Amino acid sequence: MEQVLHGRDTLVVMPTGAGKSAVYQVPAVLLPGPTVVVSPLIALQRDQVEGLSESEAPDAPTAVAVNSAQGAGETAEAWRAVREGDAEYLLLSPEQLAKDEVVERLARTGPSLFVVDEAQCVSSWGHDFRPDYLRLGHVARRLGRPTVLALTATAAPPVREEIVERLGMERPARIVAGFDRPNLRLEVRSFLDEAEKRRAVVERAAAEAKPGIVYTATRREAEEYAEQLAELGLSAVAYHAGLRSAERSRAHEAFLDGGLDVVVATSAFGMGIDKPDVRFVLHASVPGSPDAYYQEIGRAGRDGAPASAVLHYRSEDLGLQKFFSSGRPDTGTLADVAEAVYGRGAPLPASRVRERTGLSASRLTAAVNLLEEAGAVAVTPDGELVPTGDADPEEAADRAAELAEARHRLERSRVEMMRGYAETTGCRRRFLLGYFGEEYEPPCGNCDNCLAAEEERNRARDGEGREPERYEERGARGLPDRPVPRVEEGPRPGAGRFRAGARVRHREWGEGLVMSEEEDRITVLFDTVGYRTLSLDAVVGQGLLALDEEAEGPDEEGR
DNA sequence: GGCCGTTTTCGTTGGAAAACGGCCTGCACCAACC
Repeated sequence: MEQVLHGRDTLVVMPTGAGKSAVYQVPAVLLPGPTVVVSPLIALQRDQVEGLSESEAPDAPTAVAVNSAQGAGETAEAWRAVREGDAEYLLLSPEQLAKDEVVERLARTGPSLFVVDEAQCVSSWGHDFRPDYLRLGHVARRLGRPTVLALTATAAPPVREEIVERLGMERPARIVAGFDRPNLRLEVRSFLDEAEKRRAVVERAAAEAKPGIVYTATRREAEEYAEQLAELGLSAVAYHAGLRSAERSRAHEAFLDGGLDVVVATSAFGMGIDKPDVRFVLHASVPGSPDAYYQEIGRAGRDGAPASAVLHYRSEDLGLQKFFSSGRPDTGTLADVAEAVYGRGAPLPASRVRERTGLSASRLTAAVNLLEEAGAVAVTPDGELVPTGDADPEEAADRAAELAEARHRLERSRVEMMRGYAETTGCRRRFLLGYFGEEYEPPCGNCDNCLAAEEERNRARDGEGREPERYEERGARGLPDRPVPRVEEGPRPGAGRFRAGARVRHREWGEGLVMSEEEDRITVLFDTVGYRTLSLDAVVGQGLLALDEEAEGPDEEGR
């Protein structure tokens, strides 16, 4: 709040329920001019408008929204309220802000604060799904550069960097709260056979304390699991983007009101769900990144009471996530757009480029974003496209395609990090926290691997008289159902040399940032190839990495 | 990237094996229609 009040751009990473909204609400009242809040879902906008208007204080500021779901009369009234100072907050989607007339209207009201809620969407959706997210930095400039405040609950270091860069934040303050959720019990169960995995998911969902969420990779699976659970007598429904919106809100509300045991959902479910007593989050299939995984399991146990996060893992399931991460504009599309812009030589409205290339609005925006990043195309304040410099359109398209490729490599490496999480024999909490740039000293005492190790030690101490427990029985109790290899020996050579946060250099992969260090391996985020996990023995034995002593990360205020 | 169902291929003129094609998340917005 202090930073924002002083007019400093600020990035806030804090768990849901920690009071993120207050970070803009208090300064909003104290600063002159309205506050723009960019919110990804219309449903969220509704909740926020309601929440902001519920205040008991007599002169508490009110909130309005502008979106496609409300009528023309309501929208006109919202604009009037903002213009005449009756409303302090205006909530809208990035798509609204892609419209010239909306930005112009808003600029005339002289906003003092530009808030991007759920800011991780910039990185997770901006590149392909909702490209207007990448244009928010331009919007802020056109609004006269109000103070920019980005809010998110989950963002790994590269995501934070991307938010700062894409929103055009200047010398931002970074407030990063701790990521650890000690009451979440982390567990992974591995399977070779799909049918066996399905059985295990259903049994586990039935056995766990309710309510809970089961995440699936596809809509069809969501339907099938929901049906199976309902057959067992549980009140379970499916939730995915293929359902009618009335059905979705019914499921959503029933879950919040405590009327459902289980929601079986695709990744569509969850944003804006702030239910304290969710007791489990099961994954029937591996998600596409630790970012997505941590966000999804973070919906369990918000009341602080014990809750479980169980990943049902088959390495084959990673294939589907690789497919999901494979979409990107091809060189041909990029070349078409570049040629359309270069051929004209003068500013060209985006609508004309659409006519010439036959692309949809969002695909064109995605291509323009890449060409702009490649330094080949610029967008004028009026939203027209102009060539920059005198590059060859084909060259420009190649450069843009290379950027898309780099992005794709990063996404791929995130999928591989999920493999790393599922297959690690070390502390899972340390793995996840390391991914988010937080050091953690195991054992955590609340993940399957740490618990198994502890049990092993207890058995050794208690003497040899007892019959060793069979691994199947351990599986039934939620412990790893296969032996956990463990090497008890002194610290490895090189241990402690590559601390999280250190800059390193690899012969082939170039510069990178050490994200985490485990007993026998380190994970590095390379600038060009994304995440890589390296064996510490190989790193030391073959001198794979050089420490870059001078480089330092951005200063962050942690807590 | 992998799965699944269907078609093609080879030539042991039945049926196995290979090849092929379709499938697979996420939202806002807007125009057209009832």
